Amino acid sequence: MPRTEEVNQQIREQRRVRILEGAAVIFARKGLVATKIADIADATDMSQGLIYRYFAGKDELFAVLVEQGMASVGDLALQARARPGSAWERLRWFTVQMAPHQYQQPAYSLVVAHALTSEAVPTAVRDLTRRRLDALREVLTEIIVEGQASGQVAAGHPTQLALLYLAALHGLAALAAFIEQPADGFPDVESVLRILAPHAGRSGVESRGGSTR
Amino acid sequence: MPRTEEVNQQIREQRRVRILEGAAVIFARKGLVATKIADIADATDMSQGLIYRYFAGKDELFAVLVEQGMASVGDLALQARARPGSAWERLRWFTVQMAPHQYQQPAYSLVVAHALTSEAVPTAVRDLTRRRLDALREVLTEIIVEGQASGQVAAGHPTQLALLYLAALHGLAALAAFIEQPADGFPDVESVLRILAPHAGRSGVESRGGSTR
Amino acid sequence: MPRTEEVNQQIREQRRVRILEGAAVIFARKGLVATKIADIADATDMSQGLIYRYFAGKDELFAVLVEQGMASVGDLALQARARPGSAWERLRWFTVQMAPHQYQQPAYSLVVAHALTSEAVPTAVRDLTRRRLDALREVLTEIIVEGQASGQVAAGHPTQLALLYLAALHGLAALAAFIEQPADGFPDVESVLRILAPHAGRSGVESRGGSTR
Amino acid sequence: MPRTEEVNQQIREQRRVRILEGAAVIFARKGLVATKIADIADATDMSQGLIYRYFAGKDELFAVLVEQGMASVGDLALQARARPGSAWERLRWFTVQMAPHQYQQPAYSLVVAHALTSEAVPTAVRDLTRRRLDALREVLTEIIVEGQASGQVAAGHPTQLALLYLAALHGLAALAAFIEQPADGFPDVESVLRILAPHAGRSGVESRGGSTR
DNA sequence: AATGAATGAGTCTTCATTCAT
DNA sequence: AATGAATGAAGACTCATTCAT
Repeated sequence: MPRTEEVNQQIREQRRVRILEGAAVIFARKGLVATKIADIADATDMSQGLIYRYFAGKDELFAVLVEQGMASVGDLALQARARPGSAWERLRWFTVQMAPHQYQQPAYSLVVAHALTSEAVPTAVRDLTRRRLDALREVLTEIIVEGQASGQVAAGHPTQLALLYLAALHGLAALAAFIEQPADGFPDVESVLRILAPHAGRSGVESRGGSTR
Repeated sequence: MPRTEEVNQQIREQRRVRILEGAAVIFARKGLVATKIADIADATDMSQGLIYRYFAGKDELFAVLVEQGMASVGDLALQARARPGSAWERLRWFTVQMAPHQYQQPAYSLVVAHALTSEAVPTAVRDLTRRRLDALREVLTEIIVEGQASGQVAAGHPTQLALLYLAALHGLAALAAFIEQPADGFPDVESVLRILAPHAGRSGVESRGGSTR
Repeated sequence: MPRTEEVNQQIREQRRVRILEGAAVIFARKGLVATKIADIADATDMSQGLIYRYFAGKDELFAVLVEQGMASVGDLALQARARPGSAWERLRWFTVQMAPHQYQQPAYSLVVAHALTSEAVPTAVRDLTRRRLDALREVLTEIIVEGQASGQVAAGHPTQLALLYLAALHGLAALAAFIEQPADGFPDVESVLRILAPHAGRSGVESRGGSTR
Repeated sequence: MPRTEEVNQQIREQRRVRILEGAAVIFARKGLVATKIADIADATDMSQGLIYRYFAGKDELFAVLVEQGMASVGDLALQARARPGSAWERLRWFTVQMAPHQYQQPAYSLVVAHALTSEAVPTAVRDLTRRRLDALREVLTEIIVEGQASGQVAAGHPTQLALLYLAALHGLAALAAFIEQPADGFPDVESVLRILAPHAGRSGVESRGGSTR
């Protein structure tokens, strides 16, 4: 019965994913320490013991989630940098990818933010995540610098701009998490992008969005 | 001879403040649940027991901090609305008051944010804080609407703008908390304000901040 | 393979009973406040944590014991009232049931007494228990009144008699608890019953316990 | 000013008594462990610290109360034994002294009872009190034996009778403590004495109460 | 593999006692 | 002498993790 073996593997994988998804939501809502293994067990309809067959413990489960979340955003940034098109187009593309993610599945972003900001998170996880964030910021900064050179992006410290931009994105995920459905919808991509837009009245404004526009 | 009543009152008030300040920092770093009373006792050089002579418990201490933080920002917003000057000037004034606050004493803002977003916070505190936030947003929205009427503020859903603006401010406090000193400094007030600025190339731009109004 | 549901139920029930029995003895000896959960854990050979899987806390555990104790005595009184036979026979029957109970398992009675008399007991528990005691006294008083009508029971305020009788029963449990084995044995049923017996030399004495009625 | 010295002594003595009286009531209501020094301080309108100028600590304060209570009852029993008159007269005299004491100032009796029965009380105090109780019982037993010889007291184990009698007295104090004012009053002295009275129909009844009667 | 009973270390909180004033 | 602020040692309770079945 080689089949059984295979099926088992599938079941295992599905369960692992289910745990991760359930845990992400709860970690996002409560943070690492306030989340109980029992919460996750309840959310995933498993016994507490079973979770330990898939993850070494609460901390590891959390670490995996953070790593996943960071990796997917990092990939996105790398893709944005590698894309063809103007710097502005690539920043818009990145924002377009990120915004709905922040709105519709804020859990992962919030878990990452939690890892970055909370001292309740094991130092190892926090440090690693911060290094990943530095790399991400670096990538975005590169695109921003490029955009500044061509006048598509506001002048000023590119690192500062990258920080402000990321801070706003994070803020949106936080909003999405606690306002179920804002009466007037969430800020749209253009609003977010304006953080990077050149000051009004400056030259180069017309070229924003590339020539395709 | 016992201490005079007056001296006792002074001592008590000083202690209370010291506890609040120490607790704010730790709550900001770890959140409500992960913060141990022992942490606060250590940070304030007191015994654990003493803290309970000033606050009924960890939750109450946290609630007081949240209430204080929310009240001070709310006051600021009310003052901004009542000020003379154009809508843009008043929004700038508010931002100028807030930004250093977010950068230099991010603890209170983070505690408020924690109260707003974490399910680990007692429901009563969370609900109250959300109502306070709604009020704050309402006040800002009013100024924004006024600014839109005179073309000083970007068009679009004013509530959305207010949200985005607040999200960015929150994001900055979060940044300040975990980046001790960014190599290139924090985003400045103008960068933050740009979130509210009209789209480049639009009319009315020139009058921004001006006295034309 | 997990245990079957049935086996789990059995285990849970056994544990519950063991906790109740162990706790009764210690509560009886020390009272609610002085009893430590650790004491109960030691007495029942369990970890402290396990007790909380069966009872919400020390107070609830105590309340359950009090309720059980009160219910069993109350049942006995109801049975005594409903029995056939003269009032005196029924009072003797009740006493015969109670005396060994007080001597051999004084714990439950003492816990009830503690609930009735100690302000260290949560008000809710105390009030409920007092209402139950009032009901019990009422039932006994009815039998006493009936006995007085037929001259089998001493004249006088029936409620007072009921109180004195119950007070003596309680006193016996207290004695039994702290005198392991009195050199000359415990007072017997007849001695206790004498509290209710008519004054010597009065008429009707001869018919006591008899079938003349 | 030798006068001052004297006045100070008076004040000290008054305060000591006030503490003892206040503490007796609270110990009676809550028991040793559940009574807080703060309770006693409140009840006596003193600061907590001051109580430690008069007593070494809670346990000592309790021990003094128990010793006082036991001594006064013991004295009474000794006086009863030494009195002229028949055994029955002396038992009545003792009961007459005790009953109002139990009803109107049940605190001391309850504190003694607590010391006798609760394991929460330091062993030294409990053991000493039990020895005192043994002595008391011995004295009463002597009178009972004498009464039995003359037919004034019920036959049977004199020690048992003494126990039952004391148990009832204790029960009355317990009642008095938690029933503020029973609708029909407390059992009177005669009812209590009946515990010791000969069985109805027996000879010697007529002589009860002595010839003076 | 799966369950959930069981453990015990960790935290909050209380309160007897001490101590500075 | 008197106060009440301060300490710190318990003790109730929670929950991550283990383990018997």
